[in-house]
Amino acid sequence: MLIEVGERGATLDAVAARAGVSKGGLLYHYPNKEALVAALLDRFDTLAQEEIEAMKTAPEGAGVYFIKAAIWDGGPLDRSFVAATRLAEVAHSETQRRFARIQKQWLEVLTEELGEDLARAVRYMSDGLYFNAMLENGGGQAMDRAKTDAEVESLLRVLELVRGRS
Amino acid sequence: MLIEVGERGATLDAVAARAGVSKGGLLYHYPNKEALVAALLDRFDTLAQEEIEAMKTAPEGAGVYFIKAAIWDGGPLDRSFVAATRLAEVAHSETQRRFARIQKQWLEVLTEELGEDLARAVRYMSDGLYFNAMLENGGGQAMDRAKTDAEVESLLRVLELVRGRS
DNA sequence: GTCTATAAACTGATAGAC
DNA sequence: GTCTATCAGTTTATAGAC
Repeated sequence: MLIEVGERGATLDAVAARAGVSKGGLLYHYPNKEALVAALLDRFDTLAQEEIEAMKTAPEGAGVYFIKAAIWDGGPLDRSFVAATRLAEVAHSETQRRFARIQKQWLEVLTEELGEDLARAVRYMSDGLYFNAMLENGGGQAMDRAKTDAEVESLLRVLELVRGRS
Repeated sequence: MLIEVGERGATLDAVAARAGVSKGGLLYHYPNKEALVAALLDRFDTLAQEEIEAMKTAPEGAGVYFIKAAIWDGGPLDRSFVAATRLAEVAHSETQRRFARIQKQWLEVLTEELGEDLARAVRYMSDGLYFNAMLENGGGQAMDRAKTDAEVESLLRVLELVRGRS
């Protein structure tokens, strides 16, 4: 709901209807809206930690893996990421803290492989991919996959170019 | 208000109080909330067009200019950009359309100078800078300037490296 | 031109039936 | 465990006084 209609549209009424329960039923499982948000953030955190492990052991290297992973494919981490973004934007401070921590961890793994400058460049490119997915993806449906793939290939070529030089 | 408290917090009441008028007074100047949003989008559009002209004539080149401009300095364009982002995130479709158009124009100017691959990389890095400013800047105050400057220098080094190679 | 007062609709949350 | 009914607080917008 956060992805499709934004923070404002993700009311208890709307969430309950989408989940196929009544508002009272929803509030039985989550005593208040903040508890629902907390569950979302925990889920995001778990998925992000799994991603960090996957980066570390990726055969193609953390940098290439990270950029490829930043494609919007409607997967659980992508969805959690964008949903959490919607909360961070309304100045939800707990969400902002968690985001900062995860971003820092990602940067650390990238720095080990690529050095500080390139690691930062890669993380910003990845953030840029998410940023654009966020903007274009109000509807929630997957973006034009061929187009996004081409853009990622484009970024990977730049990455290879720099690695060959640094 | 959009930057500091998000779309949800930017109520007519809050905007009126900040502007130093009553709600009735605000609604005299802007007949409804949508008109207020439209004025913001027009302002963003105007500033973005000015930026495109500045990019084209920048002595250091469009790419370097663009990355430097993406630092959050609390300037009018930065503020308009982030404010508009807040609207795009709640699935405000008109905002999304305008964003897409401006992003496309920026990419075209960059492509003329840098070629498709690098232009895309630069625009994504810039988007990433905004994305992070957005997340960390809930409070609205300027970010740690020294830190951001160092990050931009980092990105510029990568850009120079690739340009030397391609 | 700006204000107060108020209407109409919506949101999060509680109470209690089944 | 899920539902309906309802409350108190907001939010956008209108009406009319000054």
